[in-house]
Amino acid sequence: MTQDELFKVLVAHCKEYGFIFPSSEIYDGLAAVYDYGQMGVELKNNIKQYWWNAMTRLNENIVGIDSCIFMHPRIWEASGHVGAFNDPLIDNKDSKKRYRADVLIEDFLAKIEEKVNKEVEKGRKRFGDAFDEAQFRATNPNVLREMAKYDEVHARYKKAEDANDLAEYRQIIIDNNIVCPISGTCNWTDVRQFNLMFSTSMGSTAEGANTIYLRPETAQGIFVNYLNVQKTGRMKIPFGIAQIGKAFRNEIVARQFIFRMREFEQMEMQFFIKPGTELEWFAKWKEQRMKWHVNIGMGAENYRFHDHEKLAHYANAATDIEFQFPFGFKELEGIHSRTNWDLGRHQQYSGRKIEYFDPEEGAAYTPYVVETSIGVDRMVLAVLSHSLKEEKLDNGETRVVMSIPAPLAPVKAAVLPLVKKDGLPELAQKIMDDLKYDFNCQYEEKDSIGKRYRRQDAIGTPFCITVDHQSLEDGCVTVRERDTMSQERVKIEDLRALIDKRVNLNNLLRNL
RNA sequence: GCGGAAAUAGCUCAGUUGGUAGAGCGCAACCUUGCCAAGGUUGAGGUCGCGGGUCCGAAUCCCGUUUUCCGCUCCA
Repeated sequence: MTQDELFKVLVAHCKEYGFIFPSSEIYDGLAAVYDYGQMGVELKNNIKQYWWNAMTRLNENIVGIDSCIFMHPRIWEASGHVGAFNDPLIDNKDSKKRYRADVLIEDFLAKIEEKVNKEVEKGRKRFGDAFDEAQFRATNPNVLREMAKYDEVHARYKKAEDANDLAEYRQIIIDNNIVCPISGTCNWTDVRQFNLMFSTSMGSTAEGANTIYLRPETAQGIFVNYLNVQKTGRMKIPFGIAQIGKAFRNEIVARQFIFRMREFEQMEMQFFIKPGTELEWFAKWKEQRMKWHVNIGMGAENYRFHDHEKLAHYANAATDIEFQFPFGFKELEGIHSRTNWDLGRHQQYSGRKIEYFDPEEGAAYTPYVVETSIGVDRMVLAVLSHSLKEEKLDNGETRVVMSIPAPLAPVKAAVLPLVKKDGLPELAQKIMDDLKYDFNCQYEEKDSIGKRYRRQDAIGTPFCITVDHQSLEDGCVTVRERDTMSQERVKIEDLRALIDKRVNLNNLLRNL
Protein backbone atom coordinates (compact mmCIF):
# COMPACT_ATOMS: atom_id res chain seq x y z
CA MET A 1 0.00 0.00 0.00
CA THR A 2 1.44 3.40 -0.94
CA GLN A 3 1.44 6.26 1.56
CA ASP A 4 -1.22 7.92 -0.54
CA GLU A 5 -3.51 4.90 -0.38
CA LEU A 6 -2.79 4.50 3.31
CA PHE A 7 -3.99 8.03 3.90
CA LYS A 8 -7.25 7.35 2.07
CA VAL A 9 -7.74 4.15 4.02
CA LEU A 10 -7.06 6.08 7.22
CA VAL A 11 -9.71 8.70 6.47
CA ALA A 12 -12.25 5.98 5.67
CA HIS A 13 -11.27 3.98 8.74
CA CYS A 14 -11.63 7.02 10.98
CA LYS A 15 -15.17 7.50 9.79
CA GLU A 16 -16.15 3.85 9.86
CA TYR A 17 -14.99 3.25 13.42
CA GLY A 18 -16.11 6.50 15.00
CA PHE A 19 -12.85 8.40 15.28
CA ILE A 20 -13.46 11.38 12.99
CA PHE A 21 -16.49 12.44 10.96
CA PRO A 22 -16.80 15.21 8.36
CA SER A 23 -18.72 18.08 9.94
CA SER A 24 -22.39 18.60 9.08
CA GLU A 25 -22.30 15.55 6.86
CA ILE A 26 -26.06 15.25 6.38
CA TYR A 27 -25.97 18.76 4.91
CA ASP A 28 -23.21 17.80 2.44
CA GLY A 29 -20.46 18.70 4.85
CA LEU A 30 -18.61 21.89 5.67
CA ALA A 31 -15.23 22.27 4.05
CA ALA A 32 -12.23 21.48 6.22
CA VAL A 33 -14.21 21.03 9.42
CA TYR A 34 -14.28 17.66 11.17
CA ASP A 35 -15.97 16.31 14.28
CA TYR A 36 -14.47 13.81 16.71
CA GLY A 37 -16.56 10.70 17.24
CA GLN A 38 -16.84 8.36 20.19
CA MET A 39 -13.35 6.91 19.68
CA GLY A 40 -11.66 10.07 18.48
CA VAL A 41 -12.65 12.09 21.52
CA GLU A 42 -11.16 9.50 23.89
CA LEU A 43 -7.87 9.46 21.98
CA LYS A 44 -7.80 13.25 21.86
CA ASN A 45 -8.51 13.56 25.57
CA ASN A 46 -5.72 11.12 26.36
CA ILE A 47 -3.26 13.12 24.28
CA LYS A 48 -4.32 16.32 26.01
CA GLN A 49 -3.97 14.72 29.40
CA TYR A 50 -0.47 13.45 28.60
CA TRP A 51 0.57 16.97 27.59
CA TRP A 52 -1.18 18.76 30.44
CA ASN A 53 0.27 16.51 33.11
CA ALA A 54 3.73 16.60 31.55
CA MET A 55 3.63 20.39 31.63
CA THR A 56 1.81 21.32 34.80
CA ARG A 57 2.48 18.38 37.13
CA LEU A 58 6.06 17.56 36.25
CA ASN A 59 7.13 21.20 36.30
CA GLU A 60 6.50 22.93 39.61
CA ASN A 61 6.97 26.30 37.94
CA ILE A 62 4.34 25.77 35.23
CA VAL A 63 0.65 26.38 35.86
CA GLY A 64 -2.35 26.19 33.59
CA ILE A 65 -5.12 28.58 32.62
CA ASP A 66 -8.19 28.48 30.41
CA SER A 67 -8.82 31.80 28.73
CA CYS A 68 -11.74 32.71 26.49
CA ILE A 69 -11.97 32.57 22.72
CA PHE A 70 -13.48 36.06 22.74
CA MET A 71 -10.96 38.74 23.62
CA HIS A 72 -10.72 42.50 23.39
CA PRO A 73 -10.25 43.50 19.72
CA ARG A 74 -7.27 45.68 20.59
CA ILE A 75 -5.37 42.53 21.56
CA TRP A 76 -5.20 41.54 17.90
CA GLU A 77 -3.93 44.97 16.94
CA ALA A 78 -1.23 44.64 19.58
CA SER A 79 -0.32 41.13 18.45
CA GLY A 80 -0.02 42.27 14.83
CA HIS A 81 -2.77 39.98 13.54
CA VAL A 82 -5.10 42.75 12.38
CA GLY A 83 -2.50 44.66 10.41
CA ALA A 84 -0.76 41.77 8.78
CA PHE A 85 -3.78 40.02 7.29
CA ASN A 86 -6.13 42.45 5.69
CA ASP A 87 -4.86 42.42 2.16
CA PRO A 88 -6.92 42.68 -1.04
CA LEU A 89 -5.57 39.86 -3.21
CA ILE A 90 -5.98 39.15 -6.91
CA ASP A 91 -4.89 36.19 -9.02
CA ASN A 92 -3.68 36.14 -12.59
CA LYS A 93 -5.51 33.29 -14.27
CA ASP A 94 -2.69 32.59 -16.72
CA SER A 95 0.36 32.59 -14.50
CA LYS A 96 -1.74 31.51 -11.48
CA LYS A 97 0.24 33.95 -9.40
CA ARG A 98 -1.35 35.90 -6.59
CA TYR A 99 -0.71 39.58 -5.98
CA ARG A 100 -1.85 42.26 -3.62
CA ALA A 101 -4.16 44.40 -5.72
CA ASP A 102 -3.12 47.59 -3.93
CA VAL A 103 0.54 46.83 -4.57
CA LEU A 104 -0.11 46.29 -8.29
CA ILE A 105 -1.76 49.70 -8.53
CA GLU A 106 0.95 51.39 -6.48
CA ASP A 107 3.61 49.85 -8.71
CA PHE A 108 1.75 51.16 -11.72
CA LEU A 109 1.68 54.66 -10.21
CA ALA A 110 5.37 54.41 -9.43
CA LYS A 111 6.06 53.57 -13.06
CA ILE A 112 4.23 56.70 -14.21
CA GLU A 113 6.30 58.78 -11.82
CA GLU A 114 9.40 57.17 -13.22
CA LYS A 115 8.35 58.10 -16.75
CA VAL A 116 7.70 61.69 -15.71
CA ASN A 117 11.05 61.89 -13.96
CA LYS A 118 12.74 60.69 -17.16
CA GLU A 119 11.02 63.44 -19.13
CA VAL A 120 12.15 65.97 -16.55
CA GLU A 121 15.72 64.71 -16.79
CA LYS A 122 15.56 64.99 -20.56
CA GLY A 123 14.41 68.59 -20.18
CA ARG A 124 17.15 69.36 -17.70
CA LYS A 125 19.76 68.11 -20.18
CA ARG A 126 18.25 70.09 -23.02
CA PHE A 127 17.93 73.42 -21.20
CA GLY A 128 20.96 73.16 -18.93
CA ASP A 129 21.25 75.95 -16.33
CA ALA A 130 18.19 77.73 -17.66
CA PHE A 131 15.97 74.74 -16.72
CA ASP A 132 12.96 75.64 -14.60
CA GLU A 133 11.51 72.35 -13.36
CA ALA A 134 8.23 73.75 -12.11
CA GLN A 135 7.55 75.50 -15.37
CA PHE A 136 8.59 72.46 -17.37
CA ARG A 137 6.22 70.25 -15.42
CA ALA A 138 3.41 72.75 -15.97
CA THR A 139 3.88 73.00 -19.71
CA ASN A 140 5.48 69.85 -21.19
CA PRO A 141 2.70 67.93 -22.97
CA ASN A 142 4.18 64.48 -22.20
CA VAL A 143 4.47 65.29 -18.54
CA LEU A 144 1.00 66.78 -18.43
CA ARG A 145 -0.48 63.72 -20.07
CA GLU A 146 1.25 61.32 -17.71
CA MET A 147 0.43 63.39 -14.66
CA ALA A 148 -3.22 63.59 -15.65
CA LYS A 149 -3.28 59.82 -15.84
CA TYR A 150 -1.46 59.58 -12.51
CA ASP A 151 -3.89 61.91 -10.79
CA GLU A 152 -6.89 60.12 -12.17
CA VAL A 153 -5.67 56.67 -11.14
CA HIS A 154 -4.43 57.94 -7.82
CA ALA A 155 -7.76 59.57 -7.04
CA ARG A 156 -9.69 56.43 -7.97
CA TYR A 157 -7.30 54.30 -5.97
CA LYS A 158 -7.59 56.41 -2.82
CA LYS A 159 -11.36 56.48 -3.14
CA ALA A 160 -11.47 52.72 -3.57
CA GLU A 161 -9.12 52.27 -0.64
CA ASP A 162 -11.25 54.45 1.64
CA ALA A 163 -14.43 52.67 0.63
CA ASN A 164 -12.67 49.29 0.63
CA ASP A 165 -14.20 48.85 -2.82
CA LEU A 166 -12.68 45.61 -4.09
CA ALA A 167 -14.47 45.65 -7.46
CA GLU A 168 -13.07 49.12 -8.12
CA TYR A 169 -9.56 47.88 -7.42
CA ARG A 170 -10.03 45.33 -10.16
CA GLN A 171 -11.59 47.89 -12.50
CA ILE A 172 -8.59 50.19 -12.06
CA ILE A 173 -6.29 47.32 -12.92
CA ILE A 174 -8.32 46.40 -16.01
CA ASP A 175 -8.86 49.99 -17.21
CA ASN A 176 -5.15 50.72 -17.07
CA ASN A 177 -4.20 47.38 -18.58
CA ILE A 178 -1.99 46.51 -15.65
CA VAL A 179 -0.55 43.14 -16.52
CA CYS A 180 0.96 40.29 -14.57
CA PRO A 181 4.76 40.59 -14.65
CA ILE A 182 5.05 36.86 -15.31
CA SER A 183 2.35 36.02 -17.84
CA GLY A 184 2.11 39.54 -19.25
CA THR A 185 -1.66 39.20 -19.49
CA CYS A 186 -4.51 41.13 -17.99
CA ASN A 187 -6.60 38.04 -17.25
CA TRP A 188 -7.45 38.66 -13.60
CA THR A 189 -9.79 37.10 -11.08
CA ASP A 190 -11.94 39.20 -8.78
CA VAL A 191 -10.20 40.96 -5.93
CA ARG A 192 -10.82 39.24 -2.65
CA GLN A 193 -10.20 40.41 0.85
CA PHE A 194 -8.26 37.86 2.81
CA ASN A 195 -8.52 38.06 6.53
CA LEU A 196 -7.12 35.14 8.39
CA MET A 197 -9.25 35.89 11.42
CA PHE A 198 -12.90 35.00 11.74
CA SER A 199 -14.95 37.89 13.01
CA THR A 200 -18.31 38.19 14.65
CA SER A 201 -20.06 40.92 16.55
CA MET A 202 -20.67 41.31 20.23
CA GLY A 203 -23.62 43.32 21.43
CA SER A 204 -27.22 42.48 20.76
CA THR A 205 -28.19 45.55 18.79
CA ALA A 206 -26.70 46.29 15.41
CA GLU A 207 -25.66 49.84 16.21
CA GLY A 208 -24.12 48.97 19.57
CA ALA A 209 -22.19 45.97 18.30
CA ASN A 210 -18.42 45.67 18.24
CA THR A 211 -16.53 43.53 15.80
CA ILE A 212 -14.65 40.90 17.70
CA TYR A 213 -12.48 38.08 16.46
CA LEU A 214 -12.32 34.42 17.21
CA ARG A 215 -8.77 33.99 18.50
CA PRO A 216 -6.30 32.78 15.85
CA GLU A 217 -3.98 31.47 18.57
CA THR A 218 -4.30 30.74 22.26
CA ALA A 219 -0.98 32.40 23.12
CA GLN A 220 -2.43 35.89 23.50
CA GLY A 221 -4.80 34.67 26.21
CA ILE A 222 -1.73 33.73 28.18
CA PHE A 223 0.08 37.02 27.58
CA VAL A 224 -2.84 39.16 28.67
CA ASN A 225 -3.15 37.09 31.85
CA TYR A 226 0.55 37.21 32.59
CA LEU A 227 0.20 39.75 35.39
CA ASN A 228 -2.78 37.97 36.96
CA VAL A 229 -1.04 34.63 37.13
CA GLN A 230 2.33 36.00 38.14
CA LYS A 231 0.89 38.01 41.01
CA THR A 232 -1.79 35.64 42.32
CA GLY A 233 0.39 32.57 41.93
CA ARG A 234 3.44 34.42 43.31
CA MET A 235 5.34 33.04 40.34
CA LYS A 236 9.07 33.63 40.16
CA ILE A 237 10.90 33.84 36.87
CA PRO A 238 11.54 31.48 35.19
CA PHE A 239 7.96 30.19 35.09
CA GLY A 240 5.44 29.00 32.53
CA ILE A 241 1.72 29.19 31.77
CA ALA A 242 0.09 26.35 29.84
CA GLN A 243 -3.20 26.33 28.01
CA ILE A 244 -5.24 23.99 25.84
CA GLY A 245 -7.95 25.48 23.67
CA LYS A 246 -9.59 26.10 20.35
CA ALA A 247 -8.23 28.56 17.80
CA PHE A 248 -9.60 29.64 14.44
CA ARG A 249 -7.88 30.60 11.20
CA ASN A 250 -9.62 31.36 7.97
CA GLU A 251 -7.10 29.47 5.85
CA ILE A 252 -7.23 30.15 2.14
CA VAL A 253 -6.83 26.46 1.46
CA ALA A 254 -7.49 24.01 4.27
CA ARG A 255 -6.76 20.43 3.33
CA GLN A 256 -5.30 17.09 4.25
CA PHE A 257 -8.00 15.90 6.61
CA ILE A 258 -7.48 17.18 10.16
CA PHE A 259 -3.94 18.41 9.42
CA ARG A 260 -5.07 21.90 8.49
CA MET A 261 -8.51 22.83 9.73
CA ARG A 262 -10.16 26.19 10.15
CA GLU A 263 -11.17 25.34 13.68
CA PHE A 264 -8.46 23.54 15.60
CA GLU A 265 -7.10 22.98 19.05
CA GLN A 266 -3.74 24.05 20.39
CA MET A 267 -1.68 23.12 23.41
CA GLU A 268 0.55 26.08 24.15
CA MET A 269 2.98 26.87 26.91
CA GLN A 270 4.60 30.27 27.29
CA PHE A 271 7.72 30.25 29.42
CA PHE A 272 8.72 33.61 30.92
CA ILE A 273 12.43 34.20 31.44
CA LYS A 274 15.14 36.75 32.07
CA PRO A 275 16.26 38.60 28.92
CA GLY A 276 19.50 37.18 27.64
CA THR A 277 18.74 33.63 28.75
CA GLU A 278 16.33 32.92 25.91
CA LEU A 279 18.61 30.84 23.71
CA GLU A 280 19.52 28.61 26.63
CA TRP A 281 15.83 28.03 27.43
CA PHE A 282 15.00 27.64 23.76
CA ALA A 283 17.53 24.78 23.57
CA LYS A 284 16.18 23.25 26.75
CA TRP A 285 12.58 23.26 25.56
CA LYS A 286 13.59 21.87 22.18
CA GLU A 287 15.11 18.92 23.98
CA GLN A 288 12.21 18.55 26.43
CA ARG A 289 9.56 18.63 23.80
CA MET A 290 11.32 16.11 21.56
CA LYS A 291 11.64 13.83 24.54
CA TRP A 292 7.92 14.10 25.19
CA HIS A 293 7.19 13.04 21.62
CA VAL A 294 9.67 10.18 21.36
CA ASN A 295 8.52 8.88 24.75
CA ILE A 296 5.15 7.96 23.22
CA GLY A 297 6.97 5.18 21.40
CA MET A 298 6.22 5.82 17.76
CA GLY A 299 9.88 5.74 16.75
CA ALA A 300 12.46 8.50 17.10
CA GLU A 301 13.20 8.21 13.37
CA ASN A 302 9.75 9.63 12.62
CA TYR A 303 10.57 13.00 14.18
CA ARG A 304 13.01 15.71 13.22
CA PHE A 305 13.73 19.36 13.89
CA HIS A 306 13.32 21.96 11.22
CA ASP A 307 15.03 25.17 12.25
CA HIS A 308 13.59 28.33 10.73
CA GLU A 309 15.89 30.52 8.73
CA LYS A 310 13.27 33.12 7.96
CA LEU A 311 12.03 34.35 11.32
CA ALA A 312 8.65 35.85 12.11
CA HIS A 313 8.47 39.44 13.30
CA TYR A 314 8.28 38.39 16.93
CA ALA A 315 10.97 35.71 17.09
CA ASN A 316 14.72 35.53 17.42
CA ALA A 317 14.90 31.75 17.17
CA ALA A 318 12.38 29.19 15.96
CA THR A 319 12.15 25.51 15.15
CA ASP A 320 9.51 22.99 14.23
CA ILE A 321 9.25 19.44 15.41
CA GLU A 322 8.20 17.60 12.29
CA PHE A 323 6.56 14.19 12.14
CA GLN A 324 6.54 11.77 9.27
CA PHE A 325 2.92 11.87 8.14
CA PRO A 326 1.70 9.79 5.17
CA PHE A 327 2.21 12.94 3.07
CA GLY A 328 5.75 13.54 4.31
CA PHE A 329 7.50 15.24 7.20
CA LYS A 330 5.25 18.09 8.37
CA GLU A 331 5.08 20.46 11.28
CA LEU A 332 3.61 19.00 14.44
CA GLU A 333 4.88 21.47 17.01
CA GLY A 334 6.55 24.86 16.95
CA ILE A 335 9.07 26.15 19.47
CA HIS A 336 9.72 29.87 19.30
CA SER A 337 11.83 32.34 21.18
CA ARG A 338 9.38 35.25 21.09
CA THR A 339 11.59 37.78 22.92
CA ASN A 340 9.64 40.49 24.75
CA TRP A 341 7.69 41.31 21.62
CA ASP A 342 4.24 40.26 22.85
CA LEU A 343 4.44 41.56 26.39
CA GLY A 344 6.06 44.74 25.08
CA ARG A 345 3.27 45.33 22.61
CA HIS A 346 0.58 44.71 25.22
CA GLN A 347 2.38 47.12 27.48
CA GLN A 348 2.27 49.70 24.72
CA TYR A 349 -1.32 49.10 23.62
CA SER A 350 -2.88 48.67 27.06
CA GLY A 351 -0.84 51.33 28.79
CA ARG A 352 -0.24 48.90 31.68
CA LYS A 353 3.19 48.20 32.99
CA ILE A 354 3.97 44.52 32.41
CA GLU A 355 7.24 44.06 34.18
CA TYR A 356 8.82 41.68 36.60
CA PHE A 357 10.87 42.84 39.53
CA ASP A 358 13.79 40.47 39.80
CA PRO A 359 15.02 40.46 43.39
CA GLU A 360 18.34 38.91 42.36
CA GLU A 361 18.98 41.57 39.79
CA GLY A 362 17.48 44.28 41.94
CA ALA A 363 15.81 45.58 38.80
CA ALA A 364 12.60 45.31 36.82
CA TYR A 365 12.33 44.11 33.22
CA THR A 366 9.81 42.90 30.66
CA PRO A 367 10.30 39.12 30.56
CA TYR A 368 11.33 37.28 27.45
CA VAL A 369 9.23 34.34 26.29
CA VAL A 370 9.98 30.90 24.90
CA GLU A 371 6.86 29.27 23.49
CA THR A 372 5.99 25.67 22.76
CA SER A 373 2.91 25.29 20.60
CA ILE A 374 1.47 22.00 19.40
CA GLY A 375 -1.62 21.18 17.38
CA VAL A 376 -3.82 18.67 19.18
CA ASP A 377 -5.46 17.59 15.94
CA ARG A 378 -2.08 17.07 14.32
CA MET A 379 -1.06 14.89 17.25
CA VAL A 380 -4.23 12.85 16.79
CA LEU A 381 -3.42 12.49 13.11
CA ALA A 382 0.18 11.54 13.88
CA VAL A 383 -0.95 8.81 16.26
CA LEU A 384 -3.66 7.50 13.94
CA SER A 385 -1.56 7.51 10.78
CA HIS A 386 1.33 5.83 12.53
CA SER A 387 -0.86 3.23 14.21
CA LEU A 388 -3.06 1.99 11.38
CA LYS A 389 -1.65 -1.18 9.87
CA GLU A 390 -2.86 -3.89 7.58
CA GLU A 391 -1.15 -7.13 8.59
CA LYS A 392 -0.76 -10.42 6.76
CA LEU A 393 -1.39 -13.28 9.16
CA ASP A 394 0.15 -16.75 9.10
CA ASN A 395 -3.13 -18.25 7.91
CA GLY A 396 -2.98 -16.03 4.83
CA GLU A 397 -5.68 -13.66 6.00
CA THR A 398 -5.22 -9.98 6.70
CA ARG A 399 -6.23 -7.99 9.72
CA VAL A 400 -6.56 -4.25 10.19
CA VAL A 401 -5.10 -3.15 13.49
CA MET A 402 -4.71 0.23 15.15
CA SER A 403 -1.56 -0.14 17.22
CA ILE A 404 -2.24 3.00 19.20
CA PRO A 405 0.25 3.31 22.07
CA ALA A 406 -1.67 1.72 24.95
CA PRO A 407 -1.73 4.75 27.27
CA LEU A 408 -3.40 6.77 24.51
CA ALA A 409 -5.82 4.09 23.27
CA PRO A 410 -9.52 5.09 23.45
CA VAL A 411 -10.65 1.77 24.91
CA LYS A 412 -8.25 -0.05 27.23
CA ALA A 413 -9.95 -3.43 27.48
CA ALA A 414 -12.87 -5.34 26.04
CA VAL A 415 -14.62 -7.94 28.18
CA LEU A 416 -16.00 -10.78 26.10
CA PRO A 417 -17.97 -13.87 27.18
CA LEU A 418 -16.95 -16.71 24.89
CA VAL A 419 -20.60 -17.72 24.48
CA LYS A 420 -23.82 -15.96 25.26
CA LYS A 421 -25.05 -18.56 27.75
CA ASP A 422 -24.18 -20.80 30.71
CA GLY A 423 -23.59 -17.84 33.00
CA LEU A 424 -20.60 -16.50 31.04
CA PRO A 425 -22.23 -13.11 30.26
CA GLU A 426 -22.98 -12.68 33.96
CA LEU A 427 -19.38 -13.27 34.99
CA ALA A 428 -18.08 -11.07 32.17
CA GLN A 429 -20.43 -8.27 33.19
CA LYS A 430 -19.16 -8.56 36.75
CA ILE A 431 -15.56 -8.18 35.57
CA MET A 432 -16.61 -5.24 33.42
CA ASP A 433 -18.36 -3.54 36.33
CA ASP A 434 -15.21 -3.93 38.40
CA LEU A 435 -12.76 -2.61 35.79
CA LYS A 436 -14.82 0.28 34.48
CA TYR A 437 -13.86 2.57 37.35
CA ASP A 438 -10.20 2.39 36.34
CA PHE A 439 -10.32 1.97 32.59
CA ASN A 440 -12.54 2.77 29.65
CA CYS A 441 -13.87 -0.72 28.87
CA GLN A 442 -16.27 -2.25 26.38
CA TYR A 443 -18.50 -5.26 26.92
CA GLU A 444 -19.46 -7.29 23.86
CA GLU A 445 -21.23 -10.59 23.46
CA LYS A 446 -22.42 -10.45 19.87
CA ASP A 447 -20.76 -12.44 17.06
CA SER A 448 -17.98 -14.99 17.14
CA ILE A 449 -14.99 -14.40 19.37
CA GLY A 450 -12.67 -13.96 16.36
CA LYS A 451 -14.84 -11.28 14.92
CA ARG A 452 -14.97 -9.44 18.23
CA TYR A 453 -11.17 -9.56 18.47
CA ARG A 454 -10.89 -7.99 15.01
CA ARG A 455 -13.37 -5.28 15.87
CA GLN A 456 -11.33 -4.36 18.93
CA ASP A 457 -8.15 -4.41 16.81
CA ALA A 458 -9.74 -1.88 14.49
CA ILE A 459 -10.27 0.62 17.30
CA GLY A 460 -6.95 -0.13 18.96
CA THR A 461 -8.01 -1.81 22.20
CA PRO A 462 -4.82 -3.17 23.80
CA PHE A 463 -6.46 -6.01 25.74
CA CYS A 464 -9.33 -8.42 25.18
CA ILE A 465 -10.50 -10.37 28.22
CA THR A 466 -12.33 -13.55 27.34
CA VAL A 467 -14.50 -15.39 29.84
CA ASP A 468 -14.97 -19.12 29.12
CA HIS A 469 -16.51 -22.11 30.89
CA GLN A 470 -13.30 -22.83 32.71
CA SER A 471 -13.37 -19.33 34.20
CA LEU A 472 -16.41 -20.34 36.25
CA GLU A 473 -14.33 -23.03 37.92
CA ASP A 474 -10.80 -21.64 38.23
CA GLY A 475 -11.46 -17.87 38.32
CA CYS A 476 -9.09 -17.29 35.40
CA VAL A 477 -9.71 -15.55 32.08
CA THR A 478 -7.84 -15.37 28.78
CA VAL A 479 -6.10 -12.05 28.12
CA ARG A 480 -5.41 -11.52 24.46
CA GLU A 481 -2.91 -8.85 23.51
CA ARG A 482 -3.59 -6.64 20.51
CA ASP A 483 -0.23 -6.39 18.78
CA THR A 484 1.08 -9.91 19.23
CA MET A 485 -2.31 -11.65 19.35
CA SER A 486 -0.80 -13.78 22.10
CA GLN A 487 -2.97 -15.20 24.86
CA GLU A 488 -2.35 -15.66 28.52
CA ARG A 489 -4.38 -17.14 31.40
CA VAL A 490 -4.76 -14.60 34.17
CA LYS A 491 -6.53 -14.65 37.51
CA ILE A 492 -9.49 -12.30 37.53
CA GLU A 493 -8.15 -10.46 40.58
CA ASP A 494 -4.83 -9.80 38.77
CA LEU A 495 -6.48 -8.16 35.77
CA ARG A 496 -6.45 -4.61 37.07
CA ALA A 497 -2.72 -4.60 37.82
CA LEU A 498 -1.85 -6.24 34.50
CA ILE A 499 -3.81 -3.72 32.45
CA ASP A 500 -2.76 -0.76 34.54
CA LYS A 501 0.92 -1.51 34.00
CA ARG A 502 0.51 -1.05 30.27
CA VAL A 503 -2.12 1.67 29.93
CA ASN A 504 -1.51 4.03 32.83
CA LEU A 505 -0.43 7.47 31.57
CA ASN A 506 1.62 7.99 34.70
CA ASN A 507 4.02 5.27 33.58
CA LEU A 508 4.61 7.27 30.43
CA LEU A 509 5.13 10.42 32.47
CA ARG A 510 7.63 8.67 34.75
CA ASN A 511 9.92 8.05 31.79
CA LEU A 512 10.19 11.74 30.96
C1' G B 1 -8.27 30.60 -6.30
C1' C B 2 -6.91 27.68 -11.07
C1' G B 3 -6.88 22.81 -13.62
C1' G B 4 -8.38 17.54 -13.49
C1' A B 5 -11.44 13.47 -11.41
C1' A B 6 -15.54 11.88 -8.56
C1' A B 7 -20.55 11.74 -5.78
C1' U B 8 -26.00 5.43 -6.24
C1' A B 9 -27.85 1.46 0.87
C1' G B 10 -23.66 2.28 6.94
C1' C B 11 -19.05 0.58 3.63
C1' U B 12 -17.04 -1.08 -1.38
C1' C B 13 -19.16 -0.75 -5.89
C1' A B 14 -22.64 -2.64 -10.36
C1' G B 15 -26.53 -0.39 -13.15
C1' U B 16 -27.18 -2.06 -21.01
C1' U B 17 -29.27 2.80 -26.80
C1' G B 18 -33.00 7.04 -21.29
C1' G B 19 -38.17 2.70 -19.47
C1' U B 20 -40.25 2.88 -11.93
C1' A B 21 -33.09 0.42 -8.04
C1' G B 22 -29.07 -4.16 -7.50
C1' A B 23 -24.82 -7.23 -5.28
C1' G B 24 -21.21 -8.31 -1.55
C1' C B 25 -19.93 -6.91 3.18
C1' G B 26 -22.02 -4.52 7.37
C1' C B 27 -26.49 -3.65 10.66
C1' A B 28 -31.00 -5.76 13.78
C1' A B 29 -33.74 -10.27 15.69
C1' C B 30 -33.79 -15.52 16.30
C1' C B 31 -31.54 -20.56 15.80
C1' U B 32 -26.92 -23.34 15.56
C1' U B 33 -21.69 -22.89 17.05
C1' G B 34 -17.51 -21.69 20.13
C1' C B 35 -10.42 -18.71 20.95
C1' C B 36 -8.83 -14.99 15.81
C1' A B 37 -13.64 -11.52 10.32
C1' A B 38 -18.43 -19.19 11.02
C1' G B 39 -23.51 -21.16 8.98
C1' G B 40 -28.91 -20.67 8.50
C1' U B 41 -33.76 -17.98 8.64
C1' U B 42 -36.05 -13.28 8.79
C1' G B 43 -35.88 -8.02 8.61
C1' A B 44 -34.64 -2.75 8.36
C1' G B 45 -32.20 0.61 5.12
C1' G B 46 -31.86 4.58 -1.16
C1' U B 47 -36.79 11.06 -3.37
C1' C B 48 -29.34 7.77 -7.13
C1' G B 49 -25.25 15.01 -3.62
C1' C B 50 -28.59 19.36 -4.53
C1' G B 51 -31.39 22.71 -8.10
C1' G B 52 -33.05 23.58 -12.91
C1' G B 53 -33.73 21.98 -18.19
C1' U B 54 -34.74 18.47 -22.46
C1' C B 55 -38.23 14.26 -22.90
C1' C B 56 -44.38 10.67 -22.70
C1' G B 57 -40.45 9.07 -19.26
C1' A B 58 -33.83 10.96 -16.38
C1' A B 59 -29.39 7.51 -11.67
C1' U B 60 -28.35 7.80 -17.16
C1' C B 61 -28.40 13.54 -21.68
C1' C B 62 -27.57 19.25 -20.95
C1' C B 63 -26.75 23.64 -17.60
C1' G B 64 -25.82 25.38 -12.77
C1' U B 65 -24.42 24.41 -7.78
C1' U B 66 -22.34 21.93 -3.32
C1' U B 67 -18.90 18.64 -1.31
C1' U B 68 -14.67 15.42 -1.61
C1' C B 69 -10.00 13.73 -3.75
C1' C B 70 -5.34 14.81 -6.80
C1' G B 71 -1.89 18.64 -8.73
C1' C B 72 -0.51 23.90 -8.59
C1' U B 73 -0.98 28.20 -5.37
C1' C B 74 -1.27 30.13 -0.27
C1' C B 75 -0.29 29.36 4.88
C1' A B 76 2.48 35.76 10.81
